Amino acid sequence: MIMKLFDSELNIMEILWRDGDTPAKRIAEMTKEKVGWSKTTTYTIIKRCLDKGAIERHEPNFVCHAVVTREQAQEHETTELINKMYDGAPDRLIASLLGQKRLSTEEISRLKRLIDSME
Amino acid sequence: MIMKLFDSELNIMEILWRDGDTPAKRIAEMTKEKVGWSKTTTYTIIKRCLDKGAIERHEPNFVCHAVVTREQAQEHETTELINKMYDGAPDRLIASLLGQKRLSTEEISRLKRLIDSME
DNA sequence: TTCATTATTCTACTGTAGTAGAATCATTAT
DNA sequence: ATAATGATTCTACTACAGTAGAATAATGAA
Repeated sequence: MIMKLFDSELNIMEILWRDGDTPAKRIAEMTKEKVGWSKTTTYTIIKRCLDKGAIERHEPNFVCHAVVTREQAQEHETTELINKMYDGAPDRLIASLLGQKRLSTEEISRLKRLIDSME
Repeated sequence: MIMKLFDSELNIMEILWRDGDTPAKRIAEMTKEKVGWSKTTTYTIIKRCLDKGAIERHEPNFVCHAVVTREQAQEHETTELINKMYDGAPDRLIASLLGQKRLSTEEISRLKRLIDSME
């Protein structure tokens, strides 16, 4: 499922990814609280997500279900970054991350464990 | 130097990063060739890069010099991705990259050695 | 010097992501 | 049934990235 999710749409998707299927009404409450959206803004963005197939609508109660997974969206955005800034080479991105001392020693330890667990 | 470079601006920056200081005229030739830009488009985008301080103009010949380095731009974009898609945790991005089998086993081995040698 | 050509700037259109008011539809209380 | 309240859709504005034509300035040829 290849599709770009805009920043506004990610506000909706984040809720679905974190909390699972959620009625539109509830989403509107949450976005009002968290990003200050008018409820009509929320419904507009939900509609756009529906139109592009990123979410599905289930009745009753206009329950929204994420079709695109968080992992798919992450992968898409990451691929975009790699193509745009790292000449399409994922290992350059990783080298850059490691080289820039962006990671705390704890993060490095976690990563070390992760890599050791791979084969 | 924190600043967002738009896609159009990256066309200019890429040339400066790759070829070093370059006259505007030459940049216009290159962007016409590579992305089909009218020369006025090139000058417009160069001006925007100048205005935001991403490049400097040197005389004679309107030579453009990159102020923002490729590494800075990479870091900025990468930070944006991490905040937007990985909850601000760089190690999650790395884990995702590793999990997606984007890397060959040799690359993983090299990475393993790199990480072991860190910290 | 004047003309022609090329370099540079000014100005403005276009498309679209972000946002939300107004209108409409559905539900509930009286 | 009707009014009132809340849910959903329709429609449209705004800001700005992307793009380039027209206007102007600089340079070189005659």
